[in-house]
This record gives sequence, C-alpha cells and structure tokens, in this order.
Amino acid sequence: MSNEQLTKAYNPAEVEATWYPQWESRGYFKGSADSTKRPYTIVIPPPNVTGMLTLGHVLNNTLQDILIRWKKMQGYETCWVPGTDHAGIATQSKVEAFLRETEGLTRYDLGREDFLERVWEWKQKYGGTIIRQLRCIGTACDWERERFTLDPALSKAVEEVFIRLYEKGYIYKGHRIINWCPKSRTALSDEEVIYKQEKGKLWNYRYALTDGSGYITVATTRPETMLGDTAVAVHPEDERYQALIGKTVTLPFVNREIPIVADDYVEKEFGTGAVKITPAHDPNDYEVGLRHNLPMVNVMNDDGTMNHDATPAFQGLDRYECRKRIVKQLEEMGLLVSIEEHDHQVGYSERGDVPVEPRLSEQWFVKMQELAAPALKAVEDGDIRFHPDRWVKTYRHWMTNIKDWCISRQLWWGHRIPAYYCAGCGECVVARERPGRCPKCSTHEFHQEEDVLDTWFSSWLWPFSVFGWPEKTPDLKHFYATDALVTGPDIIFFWVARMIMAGLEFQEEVPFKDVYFTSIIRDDTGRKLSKSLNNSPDPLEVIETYGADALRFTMIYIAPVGQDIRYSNEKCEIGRNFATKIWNAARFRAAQGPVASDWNDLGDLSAEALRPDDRWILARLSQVVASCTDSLDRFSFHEMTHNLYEFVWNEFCSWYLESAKAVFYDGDEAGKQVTLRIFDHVLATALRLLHPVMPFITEELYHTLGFIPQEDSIMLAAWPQPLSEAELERLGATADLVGKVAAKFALVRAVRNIKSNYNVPVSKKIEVVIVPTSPEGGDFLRLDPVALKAQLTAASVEISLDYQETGPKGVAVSELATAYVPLAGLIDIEAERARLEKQKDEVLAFMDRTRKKLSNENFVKRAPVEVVERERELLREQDDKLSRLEEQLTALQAS
RNA sequence: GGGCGAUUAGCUCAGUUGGUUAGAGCGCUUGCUCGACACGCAAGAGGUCACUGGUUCGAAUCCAGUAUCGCCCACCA
Repeated sequence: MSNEQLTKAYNPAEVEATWYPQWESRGYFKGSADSTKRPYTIVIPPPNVTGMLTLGHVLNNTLQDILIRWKKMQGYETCWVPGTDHAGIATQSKVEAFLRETEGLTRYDLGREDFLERVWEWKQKYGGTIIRQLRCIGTACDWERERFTLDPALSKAVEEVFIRLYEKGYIYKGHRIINWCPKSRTALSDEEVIYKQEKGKLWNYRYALTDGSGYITVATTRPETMLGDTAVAVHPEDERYQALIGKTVTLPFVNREIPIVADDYVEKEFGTGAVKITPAHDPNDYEVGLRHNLPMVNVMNDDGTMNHDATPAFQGLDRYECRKRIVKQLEEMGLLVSIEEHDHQVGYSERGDVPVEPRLSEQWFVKMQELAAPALKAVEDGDIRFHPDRWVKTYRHWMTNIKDWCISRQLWWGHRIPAYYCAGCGECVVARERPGRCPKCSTHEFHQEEDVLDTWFSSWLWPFSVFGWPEKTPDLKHFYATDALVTGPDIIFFWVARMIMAGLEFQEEVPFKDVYFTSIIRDDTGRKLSKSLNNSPDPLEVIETYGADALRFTMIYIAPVGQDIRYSNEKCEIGRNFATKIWNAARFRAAQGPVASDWNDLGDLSAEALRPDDRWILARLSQVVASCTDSLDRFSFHEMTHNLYEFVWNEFCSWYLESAKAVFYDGDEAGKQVTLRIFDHVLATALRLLHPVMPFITEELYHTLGFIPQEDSIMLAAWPQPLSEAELERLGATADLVGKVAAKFALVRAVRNIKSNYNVPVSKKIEVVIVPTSPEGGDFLRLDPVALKAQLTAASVEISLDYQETGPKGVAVSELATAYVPLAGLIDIEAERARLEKQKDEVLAFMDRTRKKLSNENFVKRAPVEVVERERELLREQDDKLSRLEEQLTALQAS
C-alpha cells in the first residue's frame, strides 16, 4: 500500500482487513521453542467456548496484546497461547436449553452418549465464534497453538493430575454437605455460590415435648427443612432450657421423636435460643449432627423437590411450595408462634441463578492446605507480583482460610473422573485405565464414575497443559514459566490461586511472574455491563464504527488504575480522533516528499545544525520513550497512553509540526533537509511507541511513509531507546534548551492572546516587536526567525532591546520578553488596561505567596537549598514582570 | 462482623518517592473554512483536592478519626 496517496480520512476497516491476515500468514505471531531469543510467554485466560466477545474481553486481550507486541519489539521470542474453556455448566445448560426449545428434548431423553455428541456438534458449530472475534481486535496470538480444555492432550493432563493427587492422598471421596444447584442438578464449589442480601422471614414455631409437658419454640428461615430435623439444640449454659436438655420432642407431620441436645454452637441471644437441627440440609447442623451422632435425613430430590422422606403429604412439592404449606399447616395446628421480618444472605448458584441447597452427598474433594502453603509463600516472597498489589491481601486471606475443594460435578460435559467401581464388591479403583480385575473380589466388571470434574480442575493446569504436560516437551521447557497473566480479580480464587498451586505442585515453578488485574467495565451510569440490562455494546459494532485501534486506545486511555471503567461508545471518539490526528500528521509529511534515508541515525548531527525546536522535540521524544518503557515495565498502560496522546497531539502536532511547516515552506534547502530528518525520526519513533496499542494504523503509516519496505513490518522493528546523556548533550537537547523553548512558546501564546482578545483572526498577519528581558534571550529568539514568524503569524518580527514606539498597541508580557503588537484602530484602551490589570493581580498574588514562604525563617533554614533558590528565582522573575506590567499601565495612562 | 477501594473542574478521571501558580478529555464561552486534520485550530472561563485533627519549613500526596458510596469475605438458625 506504500507510495499511494493517503486518503483524507483514515479508513480503519480496510487497513485492518489488509494487515491482520498478512501478520498471521507471515508467521509473526508464532513462538518457536528453537529460538535463541529470550522467551516471553502469556497464556490467554480461555474464554468460554460458547461465549461472545464482550468489552471485558477487549480490554483484557488488548492488554495482553500490548505486552506481547512490546516484548516482541524488545527482542523477545514471544508466545501468546490462545484457547477456549469447555465451561461445564454454562455450555451444558446452553445446549440443554437449545434442545428443549428446538426439539423438546432433555438430556435424559438422549442419554449420556448421544447428548455429548450433540454438545460436540454445537461446539463445532458455534465454538469458534469468540476466537474469530478476537482476531478483529488485532490480537497477536499464536493461533497454531490454539487449545481447548477438552482436547485429548489436555484431558490427559487432567487425568494425570487427578491420579497423582489421589495417590498422594490429596484427593478423597467423602460424604459431606456441599452446595447443590437444583437447576443444574450438580454439586458446586464454595466459590460458585454468590450471596445476595434478601428480605426474608424468621418463622418461630413450637415443637411439643414428647412427654406432653410443654413446648419448645424454635426459629428458622427455612421451615420446609423441618421435615429433616433430627434434633433441637440449645446452648448448654442457657438457663431457660436446662430442664429440657435430654428430653425429646415429636416432630409434626413425620412424627419423629427427636432429642433436645446442648451445643455451644447455639447463640443464646438469637431468636428463641433454640435451633432446629437439620444435619442433611445445613452445614452447621451437619457439624452438630456429627457431634451428637444424629441421624441425617435428606428430604429433597436433586431438583429441589421434596422426596419420599418428606412424607407423602409433601413429596414431589417444590421446596418453596412446601414451605408455604408447612407454614400454613403449622398455623392451623396452632404451632406457629410468630413471623418476623429478617434480612439475611441467601446463597445463589452462580450459573443457575437459583438458591443453592446445602445438601449431604457423596463427592470428590481436593485437600487444599498443603497445596496452598507454597502458593501463598510464592506471592508473599514476591516470586509472583500482583498489580495492583493490594490484591495480595485478598489472596492471603483466602489462602489462609482455604477449604477443601469439591471437584465432582453431576454433569455430563466435562472430564470424567478416572475412578472405577467393581460391579461385584463396589471397590473403588482410581487408575489410568479401566481395571481388568478387582483386587478384592476378582470380578472383571467395572463401571466408571459417572461424575465429571469441575471445569476449573482443567483450567488450573492451563499454563503447562497447553505446552504438552505431562510430557517434557521442548515447548514446556522453553515457554514455562509464563511471564504475565492478565485477568479479572473476580477469578482470583477460582483460577489465579489454583494455577499457582498447580504450577508449584506439578512443575515446581510458579506459572507466571506478574499478574495484572483488569478493571471491571461499567456503563456511563456505573452499572455493570450485562445482557439483561441491555447496556452491553457489541465490540464488533464499535469496531465497525470507530475502528479497532480507536477502541483499543480508548479502553486503555479511560481505564483508571485499579478502578472500574465507566464506558460508553461515545468515548471511542477519543481514540478515533487521535487516530485521525496521527493519520493527518502523516499525510502532511507525505506531502513533503519521500522520507529521509537517514531518519533513524542522528549520529552525525550536532547542536549547531539544529534549530532550537528540533533540539526541543528530540529532548521531549527521548523523555517520552523513557517514560513509555517505564510505564509498561510497571504495567501502567493508562499512563503510557496519556503520555503518548499528550506528546503526539500537543508537542509534536501543535508545536513541532507547525514549526517544521515554516521551514518546509519558507526555509533554505539545507535547513529543510535537517528538519525533515528530525521530523521523520520523531514520527517513526512515535509510531513504534504507539504500535502495541494501535497496531493497525501504525503498521499502515510505517509503510505508506516508506520507513520500511512492504515485506517488512513494524512488528519486527526495535522498541525505541532514549538517547544517552552524551547524545542529548551533543544534539543540544538539554534541559536548559527545553526550558528556553518552553519560554518561547509562552511568549507566542501571550501574543496570540492579544489577537484573541481583540477578535483578530489567527490568520491575520501582524507586526510584532519583541523586547527581550536579556540580550541572551534576544540571541535565542534570533536563532530561528522563520519559525518564530510563522508561530506568531506575523508579517514582520522585530527583536530589539530598546523599543520606544508609542501609540495604541497590544502588549504581551512574558518571562522571556515583552512583545508589542500595534493594532491600529483595534486597540481599546480600557480593555487593554483591564487585561494588564488582571495579569498584574495574578503576579501580585503569586509574589505575595512566595514572599511569605521566603520570610518564613524555618522554610529558608530547613527546606533544601534548591527549593529555596527556585523560590527566589521565581520571585525575581515575577518582580521583573510586575515592573514591566506597571510600565505598560503607566504608558496607557499617558496615551 | 472483618477486609479492601473510592471521594480532586458541570461530567469522567490523572496527579509517581510531600516541594513552582493542582492537570487531561468531554462539556461550556469567544474567535477562526490559516496550504495535515471541523474527528480540526487558537484563546479563555471553571477547583476552599469529602470533612476534622495531627506530623512537617511545606500536605491533594503521610498518619488518625468521621461521613457517604462501592466491592469482597464471614456458619448467628
């Protein structure tokens, strides 16, 4: 596309469609284990295979892409492994819903094998969507390495891990209270339960003592579970109930005689101080049940309806319907004492969005304590760094209170647990293959465990399973441990913590060195983005409207550090306008002819050959290069985009480009060549700095302008380095020079202010007389008369130390000089006086503050010398300015 | 109940280890079709940095407390 005339406006769609396939086909995204370069690796947080691209994905993957592209330019062998997650419950539910709607079938109608076939079909058909969408934002993923958590190799890793942990005694099967999702009909881990504050009720009702001597009143939020009560508990020291301990009550409806036990789990102050105990439906009651050797009666089916143990009267009822009837009947029986309003937390199934049912059942668990210890240490010791690091606290809290992980799920879509049960004696054997013969009863018939594993049981292996573990592959050796992980803080327990544990356990090395936690994206009014609120923009539509680079840049630009993002589509104008700005700066450059051949090496240049503005932009560029690298090193992406935006828009376009324009249009040939070279150097460097954030437009312009040949790529260009002190010195790009140029710009602004005040069009050429405050200042201003004249939009500029002209004129007073602008017929004496008086007030106020500081003995004595000296210098400057302002005011008076 | 975070211009947010007159984008005002760009240019207006106290020569920045909002964790039925 190079050497063509640039269109007037940037057309993102065309550029994106041109470059992405080329990058991919040229193999730029590939990471090779054979490389001698240092590796830089990222594994993508695998999105759900059924998912669609969201803005969350855009943010997350743009950040990873920035890291990968940046590190590639720094000379690393980068490898970004993409892939998807089979997402057990989510995917299975989705396909079940689809089958229900289209064919009226349930998974049970089809049976396990046929159902799984349908899920695979579904995955084949829709599973690639999010992967295709990811390409639209420009991600430099190594697509040949795309993995899926149910791939044979990854499934092998899952099985291997299960067996090793089992053999080590870390995995066990146990009868426990777990969180049950009645909608998905499966066990869940503690992390998959989200608690919602709800306005509920506290029902107080009484149980009759079996001996007929009275009643005991209990309080509950869940009356329906009374059918499974096997005791009533009171506090051992509760005087009210001392006489009742050891007696029994008779449970209504089921007529079970249950004991009153004493247990200090009971809070005397809450409710009536007496608690009904349902060991099979409450984790605390379960503990009480164990302590007192109580029977455990499960009264519900797996779908949340009441079972046969709930007596025929209630069997088959939904748990909430059952609650209503129980309450009603208790009332009719005169047992209901009172109903209180009661706010409490109700656990919901994250995926099913229905209240979970604590349920006693047989499940597989992982003992976590031993795994957690080294994982906590790795983060505490800084082997893994969190960004922002406050998440360490959250991590530490969870790790030090870690519970065993319930890993079995009563689903079909997932990794089936490699455990086999003997048909003869029921013996359970965990093995890589179906056992041939039972070691106990010699039976040959075994059936495999029906349960599958929690999806996270495969995700936690992702950083090494994608490289072929447990095989010791060259990829694994080269690319593990990975470098950075970019993910949301919401999965710190689900995923991040567990990956650290798995990495240390199975690879004996942390899985990554840095974890960057992204922001949560909200809409303009602060609400979380969600489908149901219909406030979740489709990133592909945004890309169509604004362009991928614009979306990427905007997301990073508006993402506050460690805070939530307030997003709206309109904000993408920031990125779009910025892209247009860059595009037009390049268009301007293209119009000046081909780029200088020696734009990249300034080694032969020295200060004398350069204008102050050239030296200034080189100094600024060098600072920006250094700060961008520093920002990325610290994962301060937002800071980097703000730096670049400011530099490109204001310093490069508004000041340098305008200054160069003067040279290009009115300068001599030799000067033109030098300025062209500096211009090209700065522009090319800026494009490289911008490339990780805005890959498409930078690649396009790098070619169109001719910085590299068509077959090359900005992706392969070296990341810019700041100039050394010696080089800056040689080029005259010193701090002193930067200060002088900044003062010159301030003078220019002051002159423009006069024009603006009198509504003189910017384009109107004026006469300007400049009286410098020092001879050196005058010399400095004379160094580049062409640019100065253009910047002032002046017909003529006279620099004189003694100017005596009288008559109506606008006056600009700056630190560097006083500038006079005779504007015959336009000057309003009163307006001019007001303008100068206002400036004078400002100067006086400032001087007042400074004098106060300097007259403070302690300040002069205790503040660093430089600070005090700076204050004195400022005071002198302002004092000078003040006297010049007063002079002008006096002159006005005279005229 | 415990922990974390936020509070700076009308709105959304920057402000690194305390040190010039606290910045940006959007919005607002005024003027500009000047040979890259109206997705633009130029010049402006706008802030007692939530509150109270402390440390310090000096605090938006450090410390303590208060208020409001948000998030996470926790077995009071």
